[in-house]
Amino acid sequence: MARKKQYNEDDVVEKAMNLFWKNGYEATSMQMLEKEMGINKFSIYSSFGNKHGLFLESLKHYKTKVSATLLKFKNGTNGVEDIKQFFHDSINSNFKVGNQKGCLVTNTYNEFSENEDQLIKDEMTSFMGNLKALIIEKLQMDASKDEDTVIKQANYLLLAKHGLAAAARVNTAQEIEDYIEMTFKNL
Amino acid sequence: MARKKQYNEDDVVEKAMNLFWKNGYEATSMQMLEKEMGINKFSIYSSFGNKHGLFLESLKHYKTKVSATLLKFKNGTNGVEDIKQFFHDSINSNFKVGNQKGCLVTNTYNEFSENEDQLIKDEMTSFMGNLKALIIEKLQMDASKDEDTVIKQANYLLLAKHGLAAAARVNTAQEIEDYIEMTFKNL
DNA sequence: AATTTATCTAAACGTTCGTTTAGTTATTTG
DNA sequence: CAAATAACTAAACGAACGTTTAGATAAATT
Repeated sequence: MARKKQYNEDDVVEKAMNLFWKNGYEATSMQMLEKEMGINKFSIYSSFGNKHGLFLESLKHYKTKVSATLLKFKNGTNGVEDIKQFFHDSINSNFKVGNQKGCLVTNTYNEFSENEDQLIKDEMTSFMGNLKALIIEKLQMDASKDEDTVIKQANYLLLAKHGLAAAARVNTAQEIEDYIEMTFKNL
Repeated sequence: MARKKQYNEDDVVEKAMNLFWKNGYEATSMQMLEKEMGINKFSIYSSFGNKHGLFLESLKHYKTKVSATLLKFKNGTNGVEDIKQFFHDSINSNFKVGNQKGCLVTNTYNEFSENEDQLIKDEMTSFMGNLKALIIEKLQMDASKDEDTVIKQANYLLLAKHGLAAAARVNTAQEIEDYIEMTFKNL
């Protein structure tokens, strides 16, 4: 046969993901990706088809990366406290990664909200929908909450997570902690 | 002499502003601006220098557009209620404009946060700083709040406004109203 | 060791971007 | 009415984008 790939696809996807995460889709050029991933354009195209394909693969990689946090959230039995903990975990895991900014899914959701790329929008909507369902599930653990309150609080928390993601791009860790604390004060 | 301009600069800046508002800076091309403003590229460049200059003029135009709302907020004497009202006013004036999305300043702040364009970043930071100062001023009207609480609540509200701006891009008016209501519940 | 073939490098592709320039049109002034 | 000149149209600019292709390289098989 012939020579083998000199790179591991999972490794270079991780690097691509970090770059997309930091800059967004449009602002990340193939040239930047080449440099960050440490492989040639040809290799990128032969492995992932095109820039769009690489981005989808990066999103998939991101989801497996946050799956542990999501699973912990799913398995929680403490209602609102689980949601709050989930917010903390999301922020912490993002800060741990390095210089990343906010939540890749939320960032992508914002960047593509005016875009005609239905494939990506659908994936983001589905991700957000799952999150909302989980939040509702946790809120419903408090039997004293009527259905209307649950829905309103779920929307509130989803939007708060939006704010949180935006905040993670410019605010300090302490400000973000304070923000989460305030957000859950009245639930 | 010679012929006069067949367009009013303020009129075309307003149209440019709306397009920037809807799509952001990068995603708005000169070709789109030509079409939306109804004048030729040459005219745009002779009036505003370049795309960057046109954007700065659009931001200036936006600020005069929201100055009434801001002044009303500034002159309020009802503390937290003024802030809440300001949030409502901001959203309503944005919805009134048409298909615009969120707050142009916040959108710009987000789009340029990773950018090296210090001029625009400084202008956004200054705008945000003024807003924060006003919020602090209103919060301090409640004498029972200590300094630490005021700062924390101000940060919380600024981030909430971030979330609000992001929300305005994808949520319904009712959801946004509910979000504001929830946001102020615990202040 | 020779042959095969997938992976590599690097240059070029067509498009679109923001910007500029040459040439035409129209209005104001003498 | 004619000359002057600013505003117009439209074409072209170089640079950067995502993508493709041609040719060199190197490892696995015979």
